[in-house]
Amino acid sequence: MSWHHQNLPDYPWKKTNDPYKIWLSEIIMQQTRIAQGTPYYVKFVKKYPTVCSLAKASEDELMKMWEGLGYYRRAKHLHETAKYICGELDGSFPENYKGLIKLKGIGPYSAAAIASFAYKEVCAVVDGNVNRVLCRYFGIVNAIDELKTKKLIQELAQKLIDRKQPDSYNQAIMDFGAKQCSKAPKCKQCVLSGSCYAFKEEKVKSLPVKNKKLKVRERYFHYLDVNHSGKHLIRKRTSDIWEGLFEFILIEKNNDLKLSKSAINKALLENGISASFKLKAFSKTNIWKLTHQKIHGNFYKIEIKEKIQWQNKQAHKMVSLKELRNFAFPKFFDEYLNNIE
DNA sequence: AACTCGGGGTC
DNA sequence: GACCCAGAGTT
Repeated sequence: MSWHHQNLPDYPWKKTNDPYKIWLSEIIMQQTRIAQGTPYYVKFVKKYPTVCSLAKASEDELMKMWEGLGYYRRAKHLHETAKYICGELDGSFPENYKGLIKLKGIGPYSAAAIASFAYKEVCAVVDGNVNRVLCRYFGIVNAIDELKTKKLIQELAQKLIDRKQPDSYNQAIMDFGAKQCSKAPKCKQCVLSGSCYAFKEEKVKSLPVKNKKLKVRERYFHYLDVNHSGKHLIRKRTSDIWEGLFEFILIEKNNDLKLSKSAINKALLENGISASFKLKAFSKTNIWKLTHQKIHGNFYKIEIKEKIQWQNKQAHKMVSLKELRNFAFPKFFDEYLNNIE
């Protein structure tokens, strides 16, 4: 904490005791670097200064605000919780860990963070930073993604927390992990190196330990950019990755082979469109990498001249190029959308 | 316990 | 390319 006192960060959400803003910042920052999330926090607080203003936002508007930040389910849960707090709790957040953790999108870390920062409850946070610091300093060599180890670390953190200043302690250890005991730690100038297990045993680089290695799924997306009288056909994703975002008609296959005319026709029919079309352009495959998936993207520009006979239009919208950017799209679409003529 | 959910920075 | 980031929900 004395180290921290000399290295005080200047995050915008530290200037408030408003549980709403603290909550908002914690959700935005989950699995997100401070530098990436901060502009979103600033934007959100400005647009939605209270939990009820957030609750009243439309889902599409909220997703547009969240666009590009990733893990879009966070936005969905954020909205659900805002509506619950505004509608059922009269706009007030639960004032302790037990109450907070029951809310959608708030897990052990976020509940401890909000409880300590907003209400000074003695709840130790354990995030990626804390894991790193404690595993190195105390020589925890067990894998941190195992339940047993998680419990051990949580209990250890709870023993270490300063009971009079839980908020300052939590902030200090996270910032210590981020700036001092980082992936490339600055052990030569560290106030704790004298008693640090990893430093003494030269295991700084190998701690903490993780078991799981994720496998990357390869997927092949074929998108139909259907044009009719200057408008583009879009629809909202309702499951899978990018849930809640918009896209074109999607045909997923197990290869990059160009779709046949009959395959395109079939896809149009499945989307409720009965009309003749022309394939105006076809883009070469581009790759988009997610943590757990590798997306091969193919775009087909489809021109329909005649009036579209809709069998079923409930999920689809026809929007002009200018309107297109009012909807939230996966980052993956940026290159294509920016190059539409 | 295993799996799923993004986008981007760092090494 | 591998790993990780102010993790959480679902199966």
